[in-house]
Amino acid sequence: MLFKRIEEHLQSVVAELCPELDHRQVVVRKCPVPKFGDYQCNSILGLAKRNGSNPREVASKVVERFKVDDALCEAVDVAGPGFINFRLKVSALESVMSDPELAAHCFVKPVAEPRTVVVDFSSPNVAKPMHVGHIRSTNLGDSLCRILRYVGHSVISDNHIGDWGTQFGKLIVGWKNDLDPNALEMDALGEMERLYRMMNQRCDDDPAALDLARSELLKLQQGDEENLKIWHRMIELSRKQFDEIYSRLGVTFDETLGESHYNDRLSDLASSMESAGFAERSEGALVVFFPDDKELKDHPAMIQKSDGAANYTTTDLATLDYRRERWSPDEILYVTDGRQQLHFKQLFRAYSKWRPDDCPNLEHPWFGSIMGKDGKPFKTRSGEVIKLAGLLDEAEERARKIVEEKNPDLDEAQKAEISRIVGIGAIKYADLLPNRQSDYVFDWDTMLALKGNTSPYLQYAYTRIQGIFRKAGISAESIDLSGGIQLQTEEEIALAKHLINFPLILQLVLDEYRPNYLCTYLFELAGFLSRVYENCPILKATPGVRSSRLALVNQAGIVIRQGLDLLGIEVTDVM
RNA sequence: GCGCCCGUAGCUCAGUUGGAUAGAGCAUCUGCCUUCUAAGCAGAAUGUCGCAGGUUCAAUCCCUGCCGGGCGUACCA
Repeated sequence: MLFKRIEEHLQSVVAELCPELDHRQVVVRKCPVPKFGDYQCNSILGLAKRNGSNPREVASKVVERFKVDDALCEAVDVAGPGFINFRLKVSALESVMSDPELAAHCFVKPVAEPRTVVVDFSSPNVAKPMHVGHIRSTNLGDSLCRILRYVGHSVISDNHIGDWGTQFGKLIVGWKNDLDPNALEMDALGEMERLYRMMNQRCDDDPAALDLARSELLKLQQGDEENLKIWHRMIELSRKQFDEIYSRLGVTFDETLGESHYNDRLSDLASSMESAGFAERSEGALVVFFPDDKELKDHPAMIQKSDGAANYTTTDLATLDYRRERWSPDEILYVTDGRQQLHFKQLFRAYSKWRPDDCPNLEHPWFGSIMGKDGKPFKTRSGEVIKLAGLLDEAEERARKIVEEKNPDLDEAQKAEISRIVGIGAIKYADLLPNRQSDYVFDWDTMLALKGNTSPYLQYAYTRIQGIFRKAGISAESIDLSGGIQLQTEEEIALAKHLINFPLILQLVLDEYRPNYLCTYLFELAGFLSRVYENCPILKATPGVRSSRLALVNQAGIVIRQGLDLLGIEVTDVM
């Protein structure tokens, strides 16, 4: 990557000329305004300042030396109080663009130090349909897995299913007395949800019903055969429906283990933490205090309830320890709602007390809520949660209408396939585009719009490229770089410069676990591509120019396809 | 009460160790299809970055206070 080579060269010059400055802090970044250059460095400003020297003088000295053996930059100059601006040589750009190996991997080189990363996301609950609340975790987690893998890390995607807890007492009573086998056949999760609601209501009204539910729960926990059988059946049916959703979303997991998988670790865990001396009895419960932490000093982590039962934190600690034993990960990511921030802070702190010597890096990339147009949490008109399956259906139906309108001549199978790709892509892109920490408003019209920063726009940009190949009667795969890419116009140069920045953006995404940077990058890419498309004829160009431009737009197509793939979004050749 | 997050164009939002004239999309207005899919492109217009101080050569970004909103806050997950 050119920017990395510039940065390394610059660092070596600083190390040589100004040993008093820490050259590792010298970083090169993309220029915010193209008119100043392609890349810039403003680290000299702060470093020199802190050191008591004149930033402009230091920068000038560094630039003089930098230029001596630099092959990459057209111009390097000092601007303002000590910015250093770099403008790439077109020849350097062409040589990167024409390198088949670099191009094939979108200019991304595998990371020097691969990490093992466990990503915990999605986490639906048994006997409850997946709903809108699961899409952000699923999309964000899946995208992070894809990006981590693409840059060379070893990733374990792990779906931690909610398959244990007090709700199963009520569910088992409902299952035994009021199960509708036909409904179970048609829509298992819907039927289980109905049973749960019915029992919930009944238990609110009738203490005897609640007692019954409790006793069935106790039987389940003690290993009662019939209850276990029902419970297993509920899990099986639930997972079948989860798998249908994941298949539609194109999301896969390396491991799917329910909370119950960790049951036999829970009691040892509590006693181990208690005997180690940092968990103590308080109001009957076993808790870990964090007196030295401003945020947690009034919020101890509870690892055992006063009745001796485990809670969320207990299972999460057990799960964490299991993951450490099984995979020895360098890092574990928990992709959940922002409302669980306190819980994860407690969990992370408690675990690092328990396993101080081999605690992985624990991160909580949290996200905000999805709102309705009224600014309140996204619900149906009657106030019900919106089920994910229905949401995906509606996306495909809406996309279908647009396809019918724009391209009525396609055959039935094509229309169905395009509607699926466009509809699902629209939901995912709209979900990943905002900063993950923001709440966002769910709006069909915005996400499926044919213009603006949407996935249909990006998918369309891709089909335009494929259209050129169709018209030329050649396949994109047959394009090779043996003739090299020559960049003649401003538009082509701008596109190429943007393309080689792809790895830089992936790094940015991984630094903060924020795929929205990738969305913005792809939208900009589509803009640069459109400008080439408008201003640089390809098929009508002379043979040399034509093959160079074909290779250029093909590369743009590859990066769009790869970039969307990293967001979990598919492309199609025709729209 | 305490803690976390947010307040940026009419609307929805972005904004990379603090950095150059704060950016997109939508909506509005003006052009461009006998020319590789106009699901496109070019251009115009739009701001006390919640308010008030402070630190700095430089603050939307860091610190303090205030106003407004969301969320969390020991036996739910």
